[in-house]
Amino acid sequence: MPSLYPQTVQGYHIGEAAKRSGVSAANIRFYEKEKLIEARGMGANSYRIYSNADIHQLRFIRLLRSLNMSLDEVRALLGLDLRSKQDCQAARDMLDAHIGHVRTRLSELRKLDKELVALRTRCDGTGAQCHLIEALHESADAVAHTVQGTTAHIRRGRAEVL
Amino acid sequence: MPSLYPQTVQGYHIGEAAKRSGVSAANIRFYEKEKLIEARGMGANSYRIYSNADIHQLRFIRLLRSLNMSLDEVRALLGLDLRSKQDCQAARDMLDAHIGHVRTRLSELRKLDKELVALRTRCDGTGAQCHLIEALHESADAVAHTVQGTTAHIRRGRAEVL
DNA sequence: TAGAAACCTTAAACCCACTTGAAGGTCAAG
DNA sequence: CTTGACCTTCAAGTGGGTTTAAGGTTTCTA
Repeated sequence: MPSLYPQTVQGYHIGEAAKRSGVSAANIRFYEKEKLIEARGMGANSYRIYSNADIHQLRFIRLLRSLNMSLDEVRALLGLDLRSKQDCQAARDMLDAHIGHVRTRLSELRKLDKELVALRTRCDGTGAQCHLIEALHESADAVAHTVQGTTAHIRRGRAEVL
Repeated sequence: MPSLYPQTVQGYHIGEAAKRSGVSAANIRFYEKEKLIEARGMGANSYRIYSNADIHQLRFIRLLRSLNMSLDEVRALLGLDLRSKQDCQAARDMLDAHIGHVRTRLSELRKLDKELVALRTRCDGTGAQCHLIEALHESADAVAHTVQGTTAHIRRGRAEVL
């Protein structure tokens, strides 16, 4: 039998915490470095120990991340007190802002889908010749005349990207 | 007068190429490192020189990126010959796959929007007390019982993310 | 002709939210 | 006493760039 198990006073080692929270062990260590979670490290060996409250906090973080919130947003929400009226307002504001981001990205993607479909009809396989690549090159030149400057809207992988 | 200008035989320096293509100079160098574009570097100084064809290629890349294609997809499309029937089929397949990615991401985001809105109604400011943060914590526990394992669907910033 | 402004060069660090790998420590079972 | 399943730290890699540092070249102007 494992020494640290479910209802023990002690708590859980990182592997068990990972299973229970759905956050990988490596990721839990990463969150620790990012000050989103703390663990009591026991003296003899330096294994991390997590309580049920810690597991809850990890699940909470995981939920917010699955809602596409950034670690900064998560950090902010973790710091809020649910008994404070001010903090509650702050949480609402964050949620509203976040819904805004999601909707912005949604409309961008809908536009993108239209463009791709339009491109696709240029070559539906019925004609003897395929003009798809040609069409792409034409579009490149057409766009070049109307668009100028920034490529910022193209970016992925940043905090505001969904 | 600048020595390298529009209709010169020589071509354009990187700054002019950046203006004409809409791809920043730093980004052009990055694409060169990624083997998406080449430049003739002249002997005396080692300034890069770009032809009109190069500008076109940069605009083409920019178009594909604005369609949310990864650099790997761009690389593949750049290698295609528009006179080849096989290559044309390949281009169509890529486009279809890409439309699939976009639609997957769209439905994910639509689901996300619903969840966020549901959460938001828990605290619309009419009641005397705010239960939003509370609701978030409840959700964390509720989700924990039904979900197990992977967090892969959460990820952002990778190639398949839109 | 000198010097400042406006270009260009390379190399390396930074962004986000992780994941992966190397190299080694700890622990219980057979 | 070894096996293997855990745990530890630290470092580097991912994508698609942007930013910064430190310097070279060229053109404009006084």
